[in-house]
Amino acid sequence: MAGAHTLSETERQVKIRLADKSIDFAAMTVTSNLFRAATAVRNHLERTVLAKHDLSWTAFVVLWIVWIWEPIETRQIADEGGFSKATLTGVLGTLEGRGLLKRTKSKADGRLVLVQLTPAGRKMMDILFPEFNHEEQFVVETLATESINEVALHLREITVHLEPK
Amino acid sequence: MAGAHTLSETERQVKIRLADKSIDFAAMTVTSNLFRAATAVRNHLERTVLAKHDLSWTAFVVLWIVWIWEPIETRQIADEGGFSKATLTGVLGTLEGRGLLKRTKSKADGRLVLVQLTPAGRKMMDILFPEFNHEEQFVVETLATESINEVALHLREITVHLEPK
DNA sequence: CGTTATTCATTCGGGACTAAATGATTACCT
DNA sequence: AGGTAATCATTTAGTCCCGAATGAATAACG
Repeated sequence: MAGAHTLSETERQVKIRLADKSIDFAAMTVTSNLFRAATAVRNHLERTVLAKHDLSWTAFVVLWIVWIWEPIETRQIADEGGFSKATLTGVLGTLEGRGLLKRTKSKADGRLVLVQLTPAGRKMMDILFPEFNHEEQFVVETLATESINEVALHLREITVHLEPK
Repeated sequence: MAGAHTLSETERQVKIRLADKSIDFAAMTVTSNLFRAATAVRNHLERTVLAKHDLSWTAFVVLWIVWIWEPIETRQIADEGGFSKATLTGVLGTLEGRGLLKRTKSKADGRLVLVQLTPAGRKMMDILFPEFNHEEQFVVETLATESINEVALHLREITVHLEPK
């Protein structure tokens, strides 16, 4: 997966191809490294932690959100996780079929569906999340402590800037 | 897409759920913000730039890599772009069908396929990439200049750490 | 109250992506 | 040279995900 060319090689080649145009290389480098890092981290976590529990990335995110906020409305899960409600319906079906969570109709509003973990789901997360967090630590272990918080804040700033609401 | 809860709300709730476990919140925050930012940036670029040229994200990445490095072997495109060769075969078919690039068998090694842009493909990228880079500038416009380079380097450090070739 | 508009979750159809299998070509080795 | 292993791109079968359409439930309003 690692690109065949280094950052500086790519930059040099881009400069050759774009000699007559004015390009913001810093901005370009941020976005390309953002996607490379996100892909690398996701692959790492999927392969080290999620695979042995037979969970897709989205399935894990759903479990995590429900674990933190249960009982929670389905529309909130989709919003929090950043995927569509259509996707969520399928994932919830799979996870409910595996007995990890359950759906309940809201009594206050019959259109809403509430989700909470089953005891089996909670048991799984009690084991799974510490493993997951341990790998998250591994991901950032080469960064200085203050850099870790800086990166998090800057990434959050980008997100907020693009999604004002 | 923006989560219904703020970062601090989530952190507080996680602390409640994990009171008895020791969790590295800094590492957790980096990864969650990494994915939120990557999704937000990708959505922004798809909707502002790629949609009007009727290009998927992957299709754009392929065009960009070919534009920079042409002529280039297909296996290098997949490696550079971070997706499988199977995915690439389909995308190349679509882009070749639209007349934006062309495949050629390598004369040096009959197993290899070389890819380069057509004049139409080059013309499209001459217009498309400056637009794309302009939106990349917008993405990072709220960050201080030195922060932009810092973030890029730290993200790259994470990637390199997880993919030591 | 009764009719209409809104707000839900779900279903449907399709696109994007992958791992594994396939077929073609080249490299290696004795 | 001949036979086997390695290395390609592509095909196949299947998973995951989304936008748009659908149907159910509630809210709004005269």
